[in-house]
Amino acid sequence: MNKKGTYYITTAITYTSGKPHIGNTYEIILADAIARFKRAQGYDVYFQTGTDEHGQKIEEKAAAAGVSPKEYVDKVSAQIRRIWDLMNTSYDNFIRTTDEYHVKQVQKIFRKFYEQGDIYKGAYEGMYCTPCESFWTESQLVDGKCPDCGREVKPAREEAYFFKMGKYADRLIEHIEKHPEFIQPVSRKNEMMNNFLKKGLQDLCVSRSSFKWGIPVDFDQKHVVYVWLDALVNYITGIGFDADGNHGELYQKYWQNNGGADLHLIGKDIIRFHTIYWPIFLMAMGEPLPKQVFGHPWLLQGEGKMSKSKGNVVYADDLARLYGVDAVRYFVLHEMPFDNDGQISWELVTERYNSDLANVLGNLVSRTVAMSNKYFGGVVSNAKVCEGTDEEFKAFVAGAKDRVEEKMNTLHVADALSEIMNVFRRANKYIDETMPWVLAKDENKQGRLRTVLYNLSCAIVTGASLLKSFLPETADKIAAQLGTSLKTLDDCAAFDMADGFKVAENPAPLFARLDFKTLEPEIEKIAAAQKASVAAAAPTASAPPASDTAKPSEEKEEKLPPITIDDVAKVELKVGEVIACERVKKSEKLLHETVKFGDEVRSICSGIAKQYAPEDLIGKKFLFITNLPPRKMCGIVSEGMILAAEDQDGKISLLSPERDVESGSIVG
RNA sequence: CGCGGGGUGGAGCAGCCAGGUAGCUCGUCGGGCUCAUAACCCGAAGGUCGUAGGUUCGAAUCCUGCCCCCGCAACCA
Repeated sequence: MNKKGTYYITTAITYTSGKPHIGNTYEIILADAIARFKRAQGYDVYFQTGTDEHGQKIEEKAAAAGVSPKEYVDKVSAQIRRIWDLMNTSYDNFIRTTDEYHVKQVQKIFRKFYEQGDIYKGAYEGMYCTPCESFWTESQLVDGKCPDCGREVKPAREEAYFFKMGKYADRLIEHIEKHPEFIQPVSRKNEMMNNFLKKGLQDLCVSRSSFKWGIPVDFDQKHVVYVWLDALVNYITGIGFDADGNHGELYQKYWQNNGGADLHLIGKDIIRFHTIYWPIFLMAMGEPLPKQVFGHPWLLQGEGKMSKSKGNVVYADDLARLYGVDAVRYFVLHEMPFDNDGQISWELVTERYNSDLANVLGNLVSRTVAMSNKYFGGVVSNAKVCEGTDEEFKAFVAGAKDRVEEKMNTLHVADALSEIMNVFRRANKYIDETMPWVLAKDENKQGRLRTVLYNLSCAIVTGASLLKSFLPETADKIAAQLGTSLKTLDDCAAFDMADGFKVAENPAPLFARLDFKTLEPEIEKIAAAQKASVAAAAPTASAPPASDTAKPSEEKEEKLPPITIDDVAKVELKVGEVIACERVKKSEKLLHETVKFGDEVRSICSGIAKQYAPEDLIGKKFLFITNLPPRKMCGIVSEGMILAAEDQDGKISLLSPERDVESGSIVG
């Protein structure tokens, strides 16, 4: 293999707040395809991924689960890694931000920034609510009081460390303008420039003292390092960067001498951190900047928001169980557009699987192998009896390598995959053009028939070789069924290969066709399991709201399991009179009602603002559940739930007593 | 007026940045073929590119207003 140089690619490190869904998994698969392809091209590739494990959210999640933060992240990190491995991703390093080396380096980097004056100790000022231990800005306050608890707040300041972003802003702007390829896709570049850089960068608060689960500032133990500073530097600590300059070999090779990472592959939601803060941190360290940051789009669930309580979260391991690992890889790589969000649903995956993998690819291999067996006892040899139609076919197959490389060079991975599939489509057409079954009947055409089958095998092996970076297992299986080996990427540009190999006698289908109807029970089981896990985790036996009927057409309405009269008795229902009501600022959906239940007055929030105006409610009586635990929404405490019926079109109707009754009356 | 993305034949997408006869895959319909996983090959139908204006010889593409959808954000108890 001719070495073309080094190539360092990273994914974002995954936040260990829970099991990653298919949208998170997409990123590692995409990175893997790029990494494998670069290796095939002859680059010396280093591919890093990992997990981001600090922060308040994790501290809270761990507390809720009743384990220590470290126990919690150990579990989730391992789970993430298992999925990455299941997806057959070829990362070279899996870093965790709780790794000892990383922790030590973050502390050293922080100290270095402080010593050289980039980080200074300042104060975070705002309105402080002592019982809640929280700072609020003026705009967050509700009637001048704490939005959480409604108590008085007082101006306060808390010391914190800040990074002087402004100091490097001009240099960064210059860099971005000189390197148009730095931020991809380009639409993102304008967003960063217009919204942040040109408006003037604020100094960034890079420490926290309101929680403990983070990397302590070693010279001021009250503070932990801000998670983004902690997380971003993983790209260099993971390969042996040392703040004192005693870098490891990998760092010298893949960062210093390589001129930074070649590609940071990240979600479009975190572009700001990677194209503003991260380069500035590197400037402050005097290290080279990454060459490119690609903010890929998201893979969205077709039917509304993914949510476990709806049972429609798609996970890679569920998909892999139903379709196989390579089919999952194929779907996410093929379906994900370059700069728009993509869709995923069980129907779409099934359709893609059948039409591309089973029909075009699997069936092609199957019919080719079958003909070799049937006509020549499985032996494939080139009799060199060519006809005019071969030339265009051969040129098309041999040209695929360049077309694929061209797409991959601009990270158009989905288009590259399509080019490969076109090789297989073209091969199917070649069979129709040459009609081997007709040749077989003519004794004088045996040489031609041998040549046709050789050409077919050659095209398939070429396609499979190109496919190796995307669907590694499938590529190997195809080679095995044909009884030969894959070609190198360079060899794919020439239409030939050693002949005289023998195909498998009775190979299993690469991708057996699937019937969506037979998958449906499995999919329903997955949905049911998700709902059950949510119900099990819920603190109270709260009934799922009726709004779960999001998809009226096909899905039957779910029947809930029967309950006893005791269950009914657990729910406290009362008639309440709305004495005041207003829209919740900064929320499209919430109304905030003040409701009178006899002598008691409560604050209740309801997500009905899209269909009801405050004046529709004031002075009227409705039914409420009144023994739910209080819950904060948009910072407002809600002490109950209004009852409403929802029809298939999503229209809701609030429930009122049919005759006027006293507020506070018990319903039951 | 919190931030962002999007509306292209039945479905999922490309084309838009650098205006010039609307493209891909699936589905549908018709035909062909039988080596193959009811697969494969050929052909056809189907779109005034969300809407109203503007710029232009010419707009899916550039500009403006409006409508609708979605994601994020402290959100529907």
